[in-house]
Amino acid sequence: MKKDESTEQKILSAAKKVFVAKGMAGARMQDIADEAGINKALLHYYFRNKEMLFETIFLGLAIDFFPRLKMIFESDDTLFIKIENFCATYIDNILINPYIPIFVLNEIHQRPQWFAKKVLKAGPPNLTKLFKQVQDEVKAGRIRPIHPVQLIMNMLSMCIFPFVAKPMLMTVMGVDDPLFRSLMEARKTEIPGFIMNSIKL
Amino acid sequence: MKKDESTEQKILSAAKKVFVAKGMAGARMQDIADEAGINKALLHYYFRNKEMLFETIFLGLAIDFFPRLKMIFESDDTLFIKIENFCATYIDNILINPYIPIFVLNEIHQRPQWFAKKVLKAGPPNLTKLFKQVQDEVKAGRIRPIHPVQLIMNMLSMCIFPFVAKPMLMTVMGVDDPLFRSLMEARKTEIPGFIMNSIKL
DNA sequence: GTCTATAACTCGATAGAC
DNA sequence: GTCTATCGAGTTATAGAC
Repeated sequence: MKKDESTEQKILSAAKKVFVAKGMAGARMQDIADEAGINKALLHYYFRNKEMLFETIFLGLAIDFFPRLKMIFESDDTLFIKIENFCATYIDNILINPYIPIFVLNEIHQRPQWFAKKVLKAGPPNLTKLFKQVQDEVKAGRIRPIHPVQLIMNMLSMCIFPFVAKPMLMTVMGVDDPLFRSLMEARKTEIPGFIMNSIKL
Repeated sequence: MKKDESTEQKILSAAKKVFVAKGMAGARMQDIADEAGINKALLHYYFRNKEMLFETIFLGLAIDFFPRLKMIFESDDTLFIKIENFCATYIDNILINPYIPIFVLNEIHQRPQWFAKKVLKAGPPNLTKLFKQVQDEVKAGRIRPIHPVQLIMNMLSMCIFPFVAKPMLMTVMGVDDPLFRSLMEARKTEIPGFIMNSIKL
């Protein structure tokens, strides 16, 4: 009675591709069926409706990352090591599929309450320890005074935003695909350097 | 034979609100009609179809900003003054309507070619001078060596990303609306300071 | 499990009265 | 200019054969 792994997997890959490209509202079940090389009826056989298929894909993308983030942020490493690890890990992972951030953030924007409920159930990374580390470094006089939320926002911004704005940056700044890739590769160390130069005393 | 300004204005306000909240694919003409207090037929009387209404709103939002950016980036101010001006002006303007960035960036993601064509026609801000200024500061030994695109990306990231990710940050970082606002107010000077601390020699 | 056919519904757009 | 009524295309979802 076990479902055909291979068909289910084809559907999941196709759905991921189509949802990430067009978003929940813009995606069509027909697009997903075509991409998977099957018909619409079979989609509904594996996933009762569009909403359930979307939730599977979205939660996979949005929450898959949590364990990695917990590993990094809840570890006993120093603040600087955590910053280095996050930037390198995040950029490396997103370079494989650069449009995930704009998809995820746009869907969260569409249904913030729904997202909050799902996230809490999944056990999101706890940033308390990281914030405390920033405060301790400030108190010890090893870095300049800065609000922990501002510092973490800066790090997240510099890592994630270039992907979110990729098409705009390419148009406005005249950046092409290979250059974008190499700029992002460089940012894996550029960003930690930029941050440390700014805050170290 | 002049159209009723007041009705057209009501439609534009309603369309802006609905499109920014739901995006082109998620917005319904019925939603916009309801929001404007009229019926669908009248929408089509003023704007032949959904696409034309969308273009009016989108280009207004995406391109209205160009003159301000040109003023800032193409002026004769120093690099630091330009950074200060951009951060303060951008954050002040977006705080009024914080979901514009996610809307605009998501629509660009949906139709990058269309956007590129429209943008070129509108005469986007020219960043050549700004990039040259960065290079000159580096050569003069007044700031650390940094690729101009990386520096400008950092600035744009730190200013824009918090708005794009507002619902996610509020959930994951436990930030509420008044705190978000005050953090963003602080960033108007926090970001230029963060950047200068990082690059000045 | 997979398909064809189609029901049920949503939504953009138009016709036509006032 | 504004409305009611409705059409017709496109979409999700289901029925039923194989």
